[in-house]
Amino acid sequence: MSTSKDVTIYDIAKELHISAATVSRGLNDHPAIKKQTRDKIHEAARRMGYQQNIFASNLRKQKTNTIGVIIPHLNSYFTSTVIAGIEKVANQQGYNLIISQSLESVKKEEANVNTMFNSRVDGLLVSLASDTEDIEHFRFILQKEIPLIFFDRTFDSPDSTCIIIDNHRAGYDATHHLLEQGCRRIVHVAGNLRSRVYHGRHAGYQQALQDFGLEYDASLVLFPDLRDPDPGRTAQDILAMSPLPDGLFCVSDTQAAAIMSELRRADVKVPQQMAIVGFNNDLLSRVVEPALTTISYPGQKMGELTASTLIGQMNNTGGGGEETVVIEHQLEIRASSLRK
Amino acid sequence: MSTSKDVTIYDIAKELHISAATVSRGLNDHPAIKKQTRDKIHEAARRMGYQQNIFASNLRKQKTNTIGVIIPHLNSYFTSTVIAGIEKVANQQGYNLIISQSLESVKKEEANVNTMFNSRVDGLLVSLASDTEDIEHFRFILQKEIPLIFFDRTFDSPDSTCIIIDNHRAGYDATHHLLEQGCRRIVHVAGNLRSRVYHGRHAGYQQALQDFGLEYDASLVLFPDLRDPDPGRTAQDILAMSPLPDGLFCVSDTQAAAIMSELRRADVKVPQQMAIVGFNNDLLSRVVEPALTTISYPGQKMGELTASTLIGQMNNTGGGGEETVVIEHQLEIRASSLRK
DNA sequence: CTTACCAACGCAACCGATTGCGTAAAAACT
DNA sequence: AGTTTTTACGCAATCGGTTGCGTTGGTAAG
Repeated sequence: MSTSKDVTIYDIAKELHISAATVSRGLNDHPAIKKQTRDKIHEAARRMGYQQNIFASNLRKQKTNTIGVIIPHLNSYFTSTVIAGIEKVANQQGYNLIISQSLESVKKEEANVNTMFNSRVDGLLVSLASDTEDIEHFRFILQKEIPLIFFDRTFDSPDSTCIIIDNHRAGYDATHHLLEQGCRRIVHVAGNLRSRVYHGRHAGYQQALQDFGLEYDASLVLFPDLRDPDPGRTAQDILAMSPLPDGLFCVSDTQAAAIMSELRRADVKVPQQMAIVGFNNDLLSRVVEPALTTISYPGQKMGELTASTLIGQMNNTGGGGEETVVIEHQLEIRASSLRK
Repeated sequence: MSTSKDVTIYDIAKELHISAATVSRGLNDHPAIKKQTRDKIHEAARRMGYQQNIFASNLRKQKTNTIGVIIPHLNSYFTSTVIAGIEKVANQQGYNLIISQSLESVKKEEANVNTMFNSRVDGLLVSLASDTEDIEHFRFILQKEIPLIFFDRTFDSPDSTCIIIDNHRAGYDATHHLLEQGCRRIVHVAGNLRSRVYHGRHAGYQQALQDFGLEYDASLVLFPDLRDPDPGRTAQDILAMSPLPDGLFCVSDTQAAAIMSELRRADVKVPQQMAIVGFNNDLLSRVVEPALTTISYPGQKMGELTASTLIGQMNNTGGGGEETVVIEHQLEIRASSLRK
């Protein structure tokens, strides 16, 4: 039970024998208020423990100063660095954040979008769930012209900016590296191809094979359920292939690590018998044995860029730039793929 | 820019030739409104695309329906499951969430608390940064009697509920297990002892040694900076000990895994020469080689319990129960400590 | 046929900050 | 001195719901 009533601008006004309007302007450093008066107001506010009522302000200004963030999962190193980046920029610019996870489910994602919409966020940052195949559930957001930016897990849409890496090239780089290391039968553990991200990586994989003069073999491409992956099962599928593949390109480090662990348990030598490349440069990629070759890209930077782009769009009231921004990635070569 | 004006209860009132008050009551299913009228109101609201203005409502009701969550880091499996639990309960009860990370810094934590305070959260859930040594920065929250619950990383305070595991017993269990496996020189990679969590684990470690008739050796206890841990350095410190220790109890899986990786690089056999136990049952604990023995405790459940306890306190306006709730943990024995 | 009472709804005052417009006083200019 | 401009601030409406209290019409009780 809040005991003491909150201090309002009216209390300050009464205290200083001026009007509430002046207090409001003073607190916002409006130029029409004399510096001397402004200082008195600020001093009184501090002294009396004034605290702005955001709701009154939001109600009047019709703005919430809030940015919504929807992501598939919080439990990856990459995600948390992205969010750290977003938080940094948002805080600097005085925006609040509402974060929620879709847990890789479109259904939950839709619920989250609605919650955000009802909370009247001023802008929305989204990394899509893996089974999202359209963005119909964003229509209210788009209708109301609320700035919307997709990052990492994006969707091809004419109406919104995307911040991504070049997944096609990343997939190409990973596969090319494996080919260079002598691999000729390379398994690809993929994600939902409807998603731009996984589609790109898969296409890069294909392209690299083709450029190397190898035939694309669909039976070497696996699609585990990303919502509830079962690496044991995936590893079994790989072990059942005959002849045994000699390379593995996996769209996530966590899966790659788990599969690698299973393969080693089945006495497959990594990297000699099977060279492995993951994706994301997760913390665990450096800790597993052998250390995992991976594609790294700067999460913090992506977060900062995403947030600042959004804030830019929110200020430039003139509709969004619909461009796509590509962030550089890097192939991080480590022991899991190095055959010398 | 939002083109179409939002629909308000006044619009609905005009449409139905009734008063706004009736519309408001109708939408909230107030019993004083005839069912027939209520239905008409709901129907019209749906038809016209009405969307409640939370700010007007909050302003008038002096409630925000928002719960703040402050945690050290988002990037652990444990944290993300806790948050999933919190989200589940909060959504069920119609509360929104504001999440922010302190990045293990009291300073940032303080800033977060202030932001939450200014956002007028109805309640606050906090897991403290590792270098937090008092809760002075929560005084405004406590003064205003905003329900505050600490979970996992708690602080001994008479004014607030804590949801924790029995860290003393967990530390005891881990150490006891190592002793049973034949370890006699057990290193403890600890955290800030001012923090209740790490203090408890350390005390449990001590107690187990004592019960086993072993002397406590302070030189075997290391305190890496949790804000920016350098497992390589820690591993070097361990390797420099003479004679080489034969057991390691580490307060986090991520650190344990990294240290284990370094030790193995230095040709230390795990678990034969060094048995290792971590903490948290992180995803990576199952993936590293050898799989890491660890202390597991149910994050989702902790999240749900934390949230529902908070909501309970927010409803029971009669001040908080200051009890402490203990959740069961479990020693998860895996290869990294099993010597047979 | 009154009086009492209840069900169903309207009136209007909030909640606290913002802002267009108006105005008194001071300053600048002719 | 008279007029225009500028400075510095006040008035009052407004944002959209909520809610205490009053009102109305109708029915039951006396």
